[in-house]
Amino acid sequence: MTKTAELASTLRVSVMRLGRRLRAERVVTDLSLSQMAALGTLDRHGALTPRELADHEKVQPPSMTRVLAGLEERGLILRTPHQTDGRQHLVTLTADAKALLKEDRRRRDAWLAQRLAELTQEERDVLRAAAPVIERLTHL
Amino acid sequence: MTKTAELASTLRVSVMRLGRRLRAERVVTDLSLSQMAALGTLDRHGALTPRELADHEKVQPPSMTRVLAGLEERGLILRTPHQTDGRQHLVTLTADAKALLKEDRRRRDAWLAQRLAELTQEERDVLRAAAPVIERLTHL
DNA sequence: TATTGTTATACTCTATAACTATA
DNA sequence: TATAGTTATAGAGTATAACAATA
Repeated sequence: MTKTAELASTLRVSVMRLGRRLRAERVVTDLSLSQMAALGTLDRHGALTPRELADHEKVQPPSMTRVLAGLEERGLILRTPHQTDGRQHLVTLTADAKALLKEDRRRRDAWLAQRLAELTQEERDVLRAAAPVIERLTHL
Repeated sequence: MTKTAELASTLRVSVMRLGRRLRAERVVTDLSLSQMAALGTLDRHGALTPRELADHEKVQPPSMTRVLAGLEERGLILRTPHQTDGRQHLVTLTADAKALLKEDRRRRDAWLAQRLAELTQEERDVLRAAAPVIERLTHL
C-alpha cells in the first residue's frame, strides 16, 4: 500500500467520523431531513426553481413539490414569479429560515469549538493549516 | 469571533463537504441506507444483539427486525444463539458482507487517493499530520 | 413482572403516471 | 410538441401497539 493510499484511508475514516458526530449536533426541528437539506441548498446557491432544487437534491419533481409545500406552510420559503417564463417560479428563503440555518450552524460550531479548545495550540495550528487543503480536495 | 471559533467554522464546512463527497462514492447496491449502516456498525463493533444494533442506529426494535430480515435473506448476516439468555441472539457478518464493506471502503479510498495525488507533497504532509488530530476530536 | 424479539398496522417520504398551464 | 409544476396513487421504510417466549 502506497503512502498516499494509507493517507487516503486514515483521512477518510477520521473525516467521516467527525462528520457523523457533527451531524448528530444538528438543531432539533420538526422538519424532515429533506426539508432541512433543501433549506441548506437554497442558502448555499441562492434562489432556485423547484426543478433546479430537485436536481440538486437528486429527488424527483413531485417529491420536491411536497417538501416545498411543507416549508411554505411553516413560512420558511417564498415563491416569486419567473421574470420571463410563466411556468416557472423562484424559491427563496425567509428571514425565519435564515435564522434557523444560522442556529444550526451555531450549534455545530459551538460543539466543535469546545473540542478544539481542549487541544494543544500546536494541534489547532495543524488543523488551521489542514482546513483549506481539505476544502480544496472537494474542488479537484 | 475568537480564532478558535473561526477555526471551528472553517473546519466544519470543509469536513462536512468532504464527507458528503465521500458518501456520494459509496458502492452501488440494492440495499437501503439503513441496511448498509447496520452492516457498518456490525463491522465496527463486532457481534451485537438486535436490541444493541437498534440502539446504535437509533431506530426502534421492530424497524431493526425488518432491516435484519432483509440482510439475512441476502446472506449478509448470521444469527447465533446467546450463550445464557434464550431470548437473545447475536448478529454477525458473513464473508459476503465483509467483502461488500471492503469494496465500499476501497471505492472511497480510491477516489480520495486520486484527489490526494493531485496535491503537492507539502499539502499531503499537512493532511498526514491533521488526520490523527481530527480523529482525536471525536474521542474528546 | 420485566425484557427480547416479532407480528400487525398506521404514518411518512419518495417514486411513477397522469394532468394543467405555458413556451 | 415540449417543459415546469402539480395532483393522484403506489411502494419503501419506520413508528407504535400488541403478542409470544424467556428471565
